[in-house]
Amino acid sequence: MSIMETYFKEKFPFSDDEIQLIFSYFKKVEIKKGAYFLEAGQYCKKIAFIEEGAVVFYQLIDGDEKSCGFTFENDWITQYKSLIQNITSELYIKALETTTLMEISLENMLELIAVLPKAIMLRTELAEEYFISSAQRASDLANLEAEEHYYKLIKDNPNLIHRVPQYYLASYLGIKPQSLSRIRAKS
Amino acid sequence: MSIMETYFKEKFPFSDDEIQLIFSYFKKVEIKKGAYFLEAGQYCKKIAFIEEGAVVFYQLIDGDEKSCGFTFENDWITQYKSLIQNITSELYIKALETTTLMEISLENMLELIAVLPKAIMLRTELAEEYFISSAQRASDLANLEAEEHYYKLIKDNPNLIHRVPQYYLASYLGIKPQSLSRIRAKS
DNA sequence: TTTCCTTCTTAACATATGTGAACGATTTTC
DNA sequence: GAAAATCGTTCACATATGTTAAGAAGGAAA
Repeated sequence: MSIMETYFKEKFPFSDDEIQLIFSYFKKVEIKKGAYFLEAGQYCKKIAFIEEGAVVFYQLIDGDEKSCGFTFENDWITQYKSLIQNITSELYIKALETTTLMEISLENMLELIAVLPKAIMLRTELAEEYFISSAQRASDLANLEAEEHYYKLIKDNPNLIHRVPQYYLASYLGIKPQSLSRIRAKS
Repeated sequence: MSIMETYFKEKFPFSDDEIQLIFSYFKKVEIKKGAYFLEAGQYCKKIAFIEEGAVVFYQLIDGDEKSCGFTFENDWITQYKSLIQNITSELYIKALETTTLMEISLENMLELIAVLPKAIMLRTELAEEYFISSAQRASDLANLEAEEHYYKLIKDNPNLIHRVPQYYLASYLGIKPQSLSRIRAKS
């Protein structure tokens, strides 16, 4: 059983036949470390499930890469704002490791939902997950000091320590890499 | 024509009959300045459109009211996370002014969608609006200095200057009221 | 291995924000 | 209207983060 299949059976109440139908709309894609799932300026017209690997979301501001999120295996990626508003993305989505994806185009997703209305769950799941995590990040950025924020972050997602460069972590926390180094040096 | 009616006709492709049907599921509610639309610990089971007035979303942290958003007339309010996950809210939603709402219970919303499937647009609209605004807030908190953030905020929504107490604005910006005073004193 | 390049760390100093307290100004309550 | 409470401002000092620069550590490529 594939990784995505296991995920689906745990998460959603689809029958085996429905899962097979759903899977027929996806295709497997591999992106090498450092390659892009999406680049700024492009229209995002796809959604993908990470079977293996990790990606970073970032924005290019004054020449610096400012991260706004990370996603690892067993989770979804897309640039939701670009996808739903049909506008160009301001974000890059880049592979931090060689990453295996199950990808579906927006077009195919809509077709799938037309054939199997229950599949709208996937889209809803995605929207809600994105909303809740970004609301949490905003709250943490406003209410926690960088140090608390850092320890909360790596406690909630230990992957971040070893699988994400520190300069991305720093920008995600809203601080400079030197400041993150200083925080880490304390302990 | 009511305020909500004008909003609907501009925003959504519903017919007059559909709008009448939709409106029959809403009821008009007034909350006085300082009263709550929702309090922390409660389950949020409703969605409302503000016809007139203003509300603040805030969290109580160490005795301080930390704002995470403001909504004015012609916009929607709900505690989306509590609503969709059926958990108690961590947020208070309080009227900053005497506020007139058009309210619909979640139950009625689901019934409405069952009767008029197109009405799912309302829910999607809400989710997307919340997601995009909270992603933008997180980005601004991480990437802007307090001063830039403040001027961007009041430029994007001039209502905030005169209709929101400064201590809420300050906590929304992730700073203390004294720091906001200092920033304002510069100009 | 050696070299090169990127990332991480450290340091000194500059700047921004936090803290605690006091004072007026405004609003609310009686 | 008077008293009380709330809110906004200012100040001096403490702390956190930014800036600039240099060097160490680590990984990638020859």
